[in-house]
Amino acid sequence: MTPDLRQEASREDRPLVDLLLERLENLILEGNLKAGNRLKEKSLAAQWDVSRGPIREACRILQEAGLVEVVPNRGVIVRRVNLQDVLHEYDVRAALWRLGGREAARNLSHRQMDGLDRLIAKMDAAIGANDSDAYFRLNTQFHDAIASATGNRPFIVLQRRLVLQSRLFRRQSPATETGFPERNDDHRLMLEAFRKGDAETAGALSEEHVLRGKARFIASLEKAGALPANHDSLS
Amino acid sequence: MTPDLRQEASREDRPLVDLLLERLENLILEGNLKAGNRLKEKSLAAQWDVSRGPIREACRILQEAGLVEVVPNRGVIVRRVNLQDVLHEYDVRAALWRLGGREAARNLSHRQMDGLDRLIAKMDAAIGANDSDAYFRLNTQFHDAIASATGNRPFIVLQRRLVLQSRLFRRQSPATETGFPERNDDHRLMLEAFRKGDAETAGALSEEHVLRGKARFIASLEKAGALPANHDSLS
DNA sequence: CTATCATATAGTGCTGACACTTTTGGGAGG
DNA sequence: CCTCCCAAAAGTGTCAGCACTATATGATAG
Repeated sequence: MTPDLRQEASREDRPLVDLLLERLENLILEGNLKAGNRLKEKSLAAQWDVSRGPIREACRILQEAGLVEVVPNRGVIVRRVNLQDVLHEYDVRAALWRLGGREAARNLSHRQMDGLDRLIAKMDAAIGANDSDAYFRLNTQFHDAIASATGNRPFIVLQRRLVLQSRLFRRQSPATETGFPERNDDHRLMLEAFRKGDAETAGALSEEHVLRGKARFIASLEKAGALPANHDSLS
Repeated sequence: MTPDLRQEASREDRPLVDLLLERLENLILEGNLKAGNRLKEKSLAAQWDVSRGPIREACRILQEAGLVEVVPNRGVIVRRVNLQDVLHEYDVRAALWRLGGREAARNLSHRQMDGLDRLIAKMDAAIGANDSDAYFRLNTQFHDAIASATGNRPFIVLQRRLVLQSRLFRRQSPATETGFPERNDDHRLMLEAFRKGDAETAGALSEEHVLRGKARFIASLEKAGALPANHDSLS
């Protein structure tokens, strides 16, 4: 990491908390800090040559964002997620994306839809090249584009937060990502509904898209033998 | 307010940040601090006889919770909400409550449904007595009970946050609360669906319940003449 | 009387220090 | 060898203070 954080802050005229927040998010989402690990204020402060105040503030933001848990007198630990919550979170995302898909269908311009088309093509290419990192980036772009097309800011903000949490979950699960071709087929169907201006169908397809992700996740866990026996009570 | 906050904290063995968070939330949601007002760390610290550190941490939590905005070098102000966001937030709540109603229908015990029945009766009484405060409390209990019956923690957490925001919105709008009898009729229909175990209907009714709230809100704004032609900004 | 600018005041950003709590590490007793 | 206990080390909770930025005040020029 860049050595002098304070210089960077004053150069970009950005509060220290912002930069710290970014770094901490990265540490967590890149997996450098794993579930249950402590974020030790003192050593982080020493490492980055800042005081503990701003670090504590950044941690409070992460706390409310659901990426860490704060235990009084024991400090901040990377949130440990349980399976039930992950599955439930899929349901929440599905419910929200029904709204997202529906509203996007009403607002997407032709130009924007062409952009989505191109993204789908690029995802095909990424699948062909077996480049899951590229697929992942494009997938994020695709969904971000749809989200911002809704024009519904509360939805967009919520969506962003949930994406961060789902990245945290993925880090913690032995599940492997699968079904890329099917996922892109979903995208094609969604785009088709957008083109027709069929808002209800677009919403339904978006919801199903998330729920199929959930199903793949469960299947992947079963394959990895990581699923507790009574999982049917979880859905 | 109670004079010594630090004593209270050590007596209850609770971090100062928690208590400060509560107080600040109250100041904002009770309307003692209005939209755009600054939360001045220094005077709050003096008033409560604590240092600024914990106050800053509490503000970061409020920031991520969407109750305040933090402007670098200018401090923390109570979030000023615009009409568009409020209306969009209704849509988000509606989408989530479709899930909430559906899952609650699958999980509510008969005992819990009887509890809901009693709450509906009490709300009738409150309406008869024209006691809107009591109605509010009961209404909150009703929805909280359904939410927690879903067993979906991510939903419950999200729901709590959205309720806080909606309280903030209400503070800022000239809209008056109306339609209590109709609202309780909605509750009755929802309970009926719960009793039948008809999850899809329960979900649909819950969603509609929120959307009717949105419609009443808009109607109330029109009546107050507070609705800009282009749905511009509220306050 | 208004506009502008210098100056004083108030407020935030960040830091280093101290008190208290938890964890660590090692030694005595079994 | 294991367990228990206690001191040292590490870590968190809170505070007061300094540097810098923004706001308010008031004086001066037009």
